[in-house]
Amino acid sequence: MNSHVPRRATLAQVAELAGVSTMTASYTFGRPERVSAASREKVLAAARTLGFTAPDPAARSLRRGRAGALGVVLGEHLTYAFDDPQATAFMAGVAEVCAEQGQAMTILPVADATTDVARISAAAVDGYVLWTTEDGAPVVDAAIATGRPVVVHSGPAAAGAHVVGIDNRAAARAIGRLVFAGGTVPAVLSFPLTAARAAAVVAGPDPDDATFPVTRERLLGFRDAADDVGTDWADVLVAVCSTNDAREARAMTQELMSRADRPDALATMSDELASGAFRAIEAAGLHVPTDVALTGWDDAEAARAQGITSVAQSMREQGAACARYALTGTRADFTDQWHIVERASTAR
Amino acid sequence: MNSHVPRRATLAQVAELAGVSTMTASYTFGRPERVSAASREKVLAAARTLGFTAPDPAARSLRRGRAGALGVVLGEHLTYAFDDPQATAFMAGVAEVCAEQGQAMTILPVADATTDVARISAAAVDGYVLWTTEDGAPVVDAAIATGRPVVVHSGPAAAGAHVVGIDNRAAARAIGRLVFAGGTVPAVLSFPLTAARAAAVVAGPDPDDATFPVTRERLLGFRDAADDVGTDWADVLVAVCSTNDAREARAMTQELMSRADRPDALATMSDELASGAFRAIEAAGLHVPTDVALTGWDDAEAARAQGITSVAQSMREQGAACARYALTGTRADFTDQWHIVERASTAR
DNA sequence: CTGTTAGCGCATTCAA
DNA sequence: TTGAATGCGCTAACAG
Repeated sequence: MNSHVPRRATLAQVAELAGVSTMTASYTFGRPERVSAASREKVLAAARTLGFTAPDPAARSLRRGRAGALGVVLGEHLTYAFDDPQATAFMAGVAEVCAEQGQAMTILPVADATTDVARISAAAVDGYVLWTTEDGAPVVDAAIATGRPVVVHSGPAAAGAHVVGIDNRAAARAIGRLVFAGGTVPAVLSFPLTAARAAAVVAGPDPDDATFPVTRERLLGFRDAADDVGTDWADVLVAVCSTNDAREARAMTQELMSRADRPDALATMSDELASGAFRAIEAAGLHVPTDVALTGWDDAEAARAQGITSVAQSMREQGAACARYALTGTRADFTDQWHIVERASTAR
Repeated sequence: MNSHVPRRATLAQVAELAGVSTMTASYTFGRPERVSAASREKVLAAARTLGFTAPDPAARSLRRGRAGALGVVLGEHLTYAFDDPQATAFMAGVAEVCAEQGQAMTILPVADATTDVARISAAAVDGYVLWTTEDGAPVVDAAIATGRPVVVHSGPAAAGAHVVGIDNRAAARAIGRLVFAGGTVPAVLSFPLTAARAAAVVAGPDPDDATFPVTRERLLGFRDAADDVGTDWADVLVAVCSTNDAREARAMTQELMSRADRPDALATMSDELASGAFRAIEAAGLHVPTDVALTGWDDAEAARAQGITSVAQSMREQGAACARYALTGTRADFTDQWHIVERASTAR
């Protein structure tokens, strides 16, 4: 059976046509400085006539024992990964370091729980960077089990994996204090607690019910902040959104604003959520910050444009750090790499 | 020299421990249904004790002749790729199909022109999808030269590559007509013409000076539209932005609005650009659409929020179609897959 | 600077 | 259902 795809030429064929040994041909592509100009020309000419562009990557990987690629595991459905500006900033940082190190970047989308583990294990990569994972996600263990370096962004902590991220609890406590001081009825607009992504408004939820480490840590920090300002966490309304989406945030905030016990200080977990909240507050005929104090998170363009106080951190740098660690073992500590940018939304 | 990284177990070692042949172990992972339950159990138990998670991907690729991955070439610096919502929507579509087909998605960032071609050629992928490429970009030829399937999004056309995208010229003509009819002094806010990304305001540039196919086609369409409304293209101001960025668009538009021959009908190449233009127009004390008619492109959230007329197309679907073509050969025609969404920004 | 040898780990082919 | 033999294409290690 003749395949219509022409079989690619091999290095051995190129060498034969060039009248040199296979190794000379190999060196021509892999370590050109070790080959005389004359041989190199002969080899390249032969390669050109045979349509040989580069040594077969699979054979090269097998022989060298390295894949030449870093795997990025998007721990959840793609919609949430590519739609989220923070996630894309993170990936841009990873990509930057990969390019700089001459490595490819392999996206390993998590799709079907029954096959994800196998796909992670079988990936042709030299290390893994994991984004947005739930506690106990099987993909984390699958990555660790391969024996290759694993970096997890913002938890969960796991033996055998390096964690990169800021101290979300401390940052949440700091910004929570700031916003809660601007009112008397604090509330929180939250990311989903679990991968089930249930949306709801609840009073004083147990932060430990959140299986997303980022959500949990920030809830813990907001609870700390409530304590700091003398409010009982049990009285604090937490509106949980199913996604990091301004529209949903707007709807949830609308609900909060129409309650008898209307909050007047709203801490949110992202600038997208804050942006939606801002619009809902104005739409309700209320004003930020006089009627409702408001904060976001990430110091994104939306926060700047709308004058929303936010937590600044660089996802791009964190992505780069994750990649650098996985590829070269270089450590970087981001624990304290955040600060609060105060804007009009929390002005007294 | 002992590496601290433990050598991974091989299939042969697993087989030996399980007391079966290597092939039985191989089948257990590759085609489990062909192995008796008893053997399978023995093999899996042995694998577990040896920490063997999956057959070596490089060896498997070499033997099978397939990499199991699709390459996505981001034709330009990463900043522009991951910062652009359209690009990320496109990648989400590619990723979706890769996940569905059980393939990995390898991002091949273009970084250093001297090594890009080699990286493209040497990538362990079964096909290529190219995004945002300039005419004559060497990476296109490099991808084609590998003999693997190549799909280019929105041009440039090249022998051996399949092109996916809408008819940008026709769409530009249609929306250009609409916006230009809303005034008497038309102007255009454009993407960069070439990879040099020079920013400038020029009157009636030759569309063929643009080496980015998307830019060129849209300029051609806007020129058609100018003809349609009886305006000499040579009199049409084109403000060229260096990136697809609202801030830069705002500054460029501010410049346009302060001219004696102030435009009153502005066609832009994206909703980001339109969004920046909108703010500049309002900041100049003018009003959309009464003082200046305005259009965007892509029907993104920004256009919806600000009521900007736009060209709707699905980048996600186009990304999915590109991946599907490269992976399975399935064709899809997007030529006419666009429509105009009219909003207040072009209301008479 | 160039060549020889050897084998990376696996799955196809064929036989039992 | 299982197994033996073979070689995918390449490059490390070592001569010469």
